[in-house]
Amino acid sequence: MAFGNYIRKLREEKQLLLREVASQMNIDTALLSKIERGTRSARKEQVEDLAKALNQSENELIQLWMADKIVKMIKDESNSTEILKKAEEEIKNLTNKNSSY
Amino acid sequence: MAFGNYIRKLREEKQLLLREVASQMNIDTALLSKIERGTRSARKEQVEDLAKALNQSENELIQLWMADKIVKMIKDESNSTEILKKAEEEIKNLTNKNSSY
DNA sequence: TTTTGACTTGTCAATATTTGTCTAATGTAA
DNA sequence: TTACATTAGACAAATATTGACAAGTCAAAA
Repeated sequence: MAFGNYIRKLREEKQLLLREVASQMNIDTALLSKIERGTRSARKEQVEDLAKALNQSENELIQLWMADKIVKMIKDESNSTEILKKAEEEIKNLTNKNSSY
Repeated sequence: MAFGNYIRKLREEKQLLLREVASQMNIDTALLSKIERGTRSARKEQVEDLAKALNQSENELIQLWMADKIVKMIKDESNSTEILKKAEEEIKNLTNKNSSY
């Protein structure tokens, strides 16, 4: 599930208002609204703030947020899956190179 | 293989000089040097120019270039593989949603 | 050793993008 | 209507990206 939808769902489950969560994040309500709707992207610190405000695992949220950024980046490419495969290979390579330390 | 290393290898195999390829791309030699070394990122048009100059498949190069951007984005995260997996799932989701057209 | 040519690095201004807020609009329930 | 939650649009400010220039390194040739 896309990042924005996910945090909106969480917020609604907890019956919190945009205004309440936004206030905890020190941002404008309008901005949080856009983040939830996916028309604006959050910054990493904001994701961290969100994790606190929604009482979620920060790591998990960060992962979702980054995955979302990747999806937005490649979703319109003809061969998005191939791109991900190449990225995965490269990551594996890097990991091996560094595993000697 | 990282995008920069890859195009450098191609260029060297073809025995072309930075200055020659850069000229075809209408950019400064210094900029191409940085792109090859991965300290600057190319723009999409420049990748297209590169494909022409090096006589490579444009799609293939674009894919490598995007994969590279993804890698740079997540390589320092603790769970980069998990992020890619999430992105993949989301892409699959999107594909299914749109496959009704 | 000097010179030459290929490549690299650092810095800067110009440009482009992102970010956050404000205001106004929309929707909705009392 | 009123009150309140959310959304949309527009704008300035902050940040990031881009490309060029000048100066630097390095190795091989003269």
